[in-house]
Amino acid sequence: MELRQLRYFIKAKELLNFTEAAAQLFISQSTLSQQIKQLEDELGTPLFNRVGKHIYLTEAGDLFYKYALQCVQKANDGYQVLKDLGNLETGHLMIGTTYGLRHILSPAIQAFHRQHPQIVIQVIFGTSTELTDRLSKFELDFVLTFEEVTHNQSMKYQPLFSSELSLIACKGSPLAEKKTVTLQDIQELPLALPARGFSTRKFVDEVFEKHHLFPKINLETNDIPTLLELVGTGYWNTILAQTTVSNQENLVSIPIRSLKTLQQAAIVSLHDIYEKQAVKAFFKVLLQLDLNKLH
Amino acid sequence: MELRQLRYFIKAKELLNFTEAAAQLFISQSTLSQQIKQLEDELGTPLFNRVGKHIYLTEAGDLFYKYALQCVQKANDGYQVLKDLGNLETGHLMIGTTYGLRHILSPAIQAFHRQHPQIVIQVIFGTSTELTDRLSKFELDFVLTFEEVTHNQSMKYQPLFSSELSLIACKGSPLAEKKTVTLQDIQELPLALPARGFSTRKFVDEVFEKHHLFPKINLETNDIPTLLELVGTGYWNTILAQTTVSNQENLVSIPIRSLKTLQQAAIVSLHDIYEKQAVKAFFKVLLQLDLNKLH
DNA sequence: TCATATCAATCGATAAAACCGATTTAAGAT
DNA sequence: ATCTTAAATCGGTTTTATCGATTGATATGA
Repeated sequence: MELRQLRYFIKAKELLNFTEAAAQLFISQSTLSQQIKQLEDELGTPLFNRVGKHIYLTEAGDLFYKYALQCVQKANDGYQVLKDLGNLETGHLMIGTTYGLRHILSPAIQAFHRQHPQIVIQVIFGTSTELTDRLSKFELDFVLTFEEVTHNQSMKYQPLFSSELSLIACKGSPLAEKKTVTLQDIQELPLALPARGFSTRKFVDEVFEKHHLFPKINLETNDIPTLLELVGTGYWNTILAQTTVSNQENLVSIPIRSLKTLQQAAIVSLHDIYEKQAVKAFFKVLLQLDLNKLH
Repeated sequence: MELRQLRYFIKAKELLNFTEAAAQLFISQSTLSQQIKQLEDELGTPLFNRVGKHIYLTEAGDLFYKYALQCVQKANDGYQVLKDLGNLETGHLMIGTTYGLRHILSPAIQAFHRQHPQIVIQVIFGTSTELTDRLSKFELDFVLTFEEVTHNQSMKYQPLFSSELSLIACKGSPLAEKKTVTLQDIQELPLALPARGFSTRKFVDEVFEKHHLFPKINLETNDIPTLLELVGTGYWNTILAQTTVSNQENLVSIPIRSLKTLQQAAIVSLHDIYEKQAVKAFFKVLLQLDLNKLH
């Protein structure tokens, strides 16, 4: 068993397609096939079932994946520790964020970049579900999101600010003057909501469910700027954390009178893995900014 | 970076001698030297300092060791999971135990062997310090010992029985008739105690320390049977958990009147690693036996 | 139903690299 | 100063990871 083989296996498992996996690994399909076979021989059990042109994981493969991933990750951690040790600061940050938190991420990136100009930063926007998935595949360093109701044991949550869910309306609309709205009011409005997978959406669904209300959801999208543009037309309304639209000139947020609509924003990262210097430094910047209540 | 290189590094780190490490790895010294060098090149930093004929770890090497070890362990765990899956039961158990717990281990081994005759069992006697050290190097599956005062985060403690520290004397000796003794009484006696590293010894030292007493420790050894033999001569006395001598014909244990001399026996194992079927089964047998109060 | 496209396995050849034995180098030990 | 010991280096050998081409199997669709 070698790390090379584990890396091959992981990619093959994730794509369930040897040809494509081989391409992404920059090796030939033949090589991948042979190496997987060799690994299977050593383990004494097939990791994939081959039915016709398709492959899928065996139970063994499913069990083994977890360990393969962790094994490779430990090796990466070890590598990272030594890179950090030299204080090279030639790092790379992969940040996942939901749209609702860009207003705090953006200044954090600016401040961080001023301190560590050599570090390359990649920002991935997505739903909390997507992002936490990628986090647990070690594809992201950390994720900014409104906290999931379901806390995961293997994840670390550092709270940032909390924000009320609000109804978002266009400034010209008749609603714009109201101080607050009720869930019943909202039920009557044409809504454009973030797609399933967004933590905010999950939250909204649960709130309505609990009050036995059935809102008119005309439209859903996974692109929040689009959503805001739609609301800007004056026809639709949406529901988002108040902070999401804090710097949108043409929109207003109207508090919702309801039991609990307070959402907690947090930094989500993994326990039990090495936290590189760059990540630590970024957290510091983020928490600092948060204290200064930039939102 | 490959698992092979990490395995080589681990062995070299543990022996701090390339020639010997190479021998134990069944490769030539030349190969080991080259592979370590290659690893160092990839990591961009030396793992060993070479001063003359000796090598010692660099700071980088020291940091890296932890990850290398965990990486290899994850691979082993993955391997083990699949072996267990086939329910082959052709396993191997490495058990560490202190002498004081052999009376419960021994029947457990017998019972376990009856159920799983194919499984090879190795038992290592040692001090709690030695054993927990080896446990964290993944050299043992679990350890039986009287619980350390210092609980380690990465370890799991499953309590077994508890036992009073007692003064152990020879049956013929004048003390043998006494119902209890005080710490002051003991202070006057010639003592032969388990060496430092034994949890019992640590415990004893602390008890005397707390009462500002200075016992006459004439002799210490890391071999408990020897200790018992010495006590059997009638000259020396020792202090051990009462259960340690429960099946010694010629010795008696006399309770000590003191605040807290209750020691907790426990199974110590590691968190966060795969617990193989054989280990689970052995735990079951042990805890079952313990319930039946065999001690 | 038959041709076609697609994907994994297999084969033979090649390049890479892991490995070994012998030698060199450097440092303790005598 | 000489001997011993341990790591590094060198040249050659073996192993194996890899590739391209081909085969075999099976979905797709004409």
